Amino acid sequence: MAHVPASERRPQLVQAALDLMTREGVAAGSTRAIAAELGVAQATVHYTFGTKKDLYRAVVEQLTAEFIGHVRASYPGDGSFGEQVGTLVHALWESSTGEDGRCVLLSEFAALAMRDPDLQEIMRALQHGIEGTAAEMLTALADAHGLQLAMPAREIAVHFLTGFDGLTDRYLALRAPGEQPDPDTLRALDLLVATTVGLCLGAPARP
Amino acid sequence: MAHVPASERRPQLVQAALDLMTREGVAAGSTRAIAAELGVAQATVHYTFGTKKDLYRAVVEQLTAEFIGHVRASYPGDGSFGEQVGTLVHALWESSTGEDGRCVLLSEFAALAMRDPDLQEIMRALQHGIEGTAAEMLTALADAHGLQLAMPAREIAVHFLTGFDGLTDRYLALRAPGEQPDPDTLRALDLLVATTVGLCLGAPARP
DNA sequence: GCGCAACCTTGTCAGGTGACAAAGTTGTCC
DNA sequence: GGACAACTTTGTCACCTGACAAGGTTGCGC
Repeated sequence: MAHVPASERRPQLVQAALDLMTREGVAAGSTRAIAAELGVAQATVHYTFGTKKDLYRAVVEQLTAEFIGHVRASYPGDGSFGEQVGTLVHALWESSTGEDGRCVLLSEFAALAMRDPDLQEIMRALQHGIEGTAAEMLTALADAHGLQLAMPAREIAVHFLTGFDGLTDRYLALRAPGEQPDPDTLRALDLLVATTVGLCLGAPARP
Repeated sequence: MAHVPASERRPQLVQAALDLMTREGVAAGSTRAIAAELGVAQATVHYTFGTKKDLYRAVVEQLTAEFIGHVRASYPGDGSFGEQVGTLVHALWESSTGEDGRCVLLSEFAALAMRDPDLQEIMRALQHGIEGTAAEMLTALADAHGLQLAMPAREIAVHFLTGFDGLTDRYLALRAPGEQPDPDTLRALDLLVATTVGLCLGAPARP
C-alpha cells in the first residue's frame, strides 16, 4: 500500500465510511468493512482514529458540514416571499429524499445518538447549526422583501424544521421501493410551507 | 425450568425483550440477553420464535398496540375545541417523552425499519394506525362541538403527527439528562397546536 | 402407567467484532 | 548512506452473535 500521511488518510477513511454506510447502513460500518472499502488493512483504521467511535464522530461531522452546505446552496432566486420559501423548501426536500440516502444515514445516527452521550453532543451541535442557518436565511429573505417577521425567526425555524423532520421520517417509513412518494406527504409539505409562511406574516395561512 | 406452554412463553419473552430494550437499547437485544432477562436458556428464544427477526416483529407489534392504547386513553374531558386539542396534545407529549423511554425505542425501531423491508411493513401499519386514530379522534372532537372541519381530518392529522414526531425527535436530540426540557421545544409544541387548530377552523392560528 | 408430543437445556458451530502487539516498509532529514 | 519517525501489515486475542442438533424432562391423553 502506498505510504500516505495520516492527515490525508483521515478524510479518505471518512469518505469510505460515508460511502459504505450510505449504501449499506450504519450497522454495516465495521472497522473491517470500512478498511476494505478503501482497500487498506483493518489496523490502519485504528492507527488513524484510535477507536471506532472517533471515526464515527468524524463521519457525523462530515455529514453535518455537507448538509448545511446543501441548505445554503439552495438559496432561492426570485418570486414573492411565499414563493421563495416554497422554492427553498422543495429544493431541500429533493436533496433530503434524493436517492443518495444521506437522510437515512442521518436518521440512523440520530437513533444511535439517543443512547450515546458523545454522539449526542455532535448531533446537538448539528441541530443548533441547522436551526441557526434556517433562522438566518429566513431573516435574510424577509429583509429582502422589506418584511418584518411576526415572531422570532428562531421560533419559526424550529416550527418548520421539526415539521420537516417529521415529514422526512414519514416519507422514509412509508416509502416503498420503486413507488411514487406518497401524495399525502407532499400535500403535508405544502401545508407546512403554508403554516410557516403564516407564522412569518402573522396572517392566516390558508392553503 | 417450569414447563410453560409456548402461547404463554411468547408474551413473556416479548415483555422481557421490551423491558430490556427500553432500558438498554435495541442493540442490546440479543437473543442471549433477552433469554437471560427472563431467566431462560437462549435456545428457548429460537424455539419460541424461530428467528430473531420474528421476535422483533412481535415486539414492535406489542409496542404499537400499547402506543395506540395510550393515545385513545388520553381523550380529553371538556373545554372549548381548541382547549381540548391542547389538552390531548399535552397528554400525548407527556406520555411520549415520559421517563419510560418507549419513544426512544420506537425511534430506534423506525431507524432499523429503514433498511429492513419486513420491519418496514410493520412500521407502515403502525403509522397508518396512528393516523387513522388521530383523524378519528379529531372528527369526534369536532362533532362534539358541532364544528365542520375546514379540511379533511386525515390531512390535518398528518400535519399534526409529522410535526409532533419532529418535536419528539428534537427533544430526544437536545435533551440532557437531568435537565429541564428545552423551552423552545414546548413553545414549538404550542405553536403546532395553534397551526393545527387553525387548519381545523380554516381561520388564522395566531398563538 | 404408558406413550407421545410439547417443551427445555446443554453444548457447540461458524462467523463476525474491536482492539492491539510486533514486525515490516517507506520516506525524510542530517 | 544511515538513522529515525511515520506509516502499514500480519497475526492474534477475547468476546459476542444467531442458529441449531441432540438429548433430557414434563405433563397430558388414553
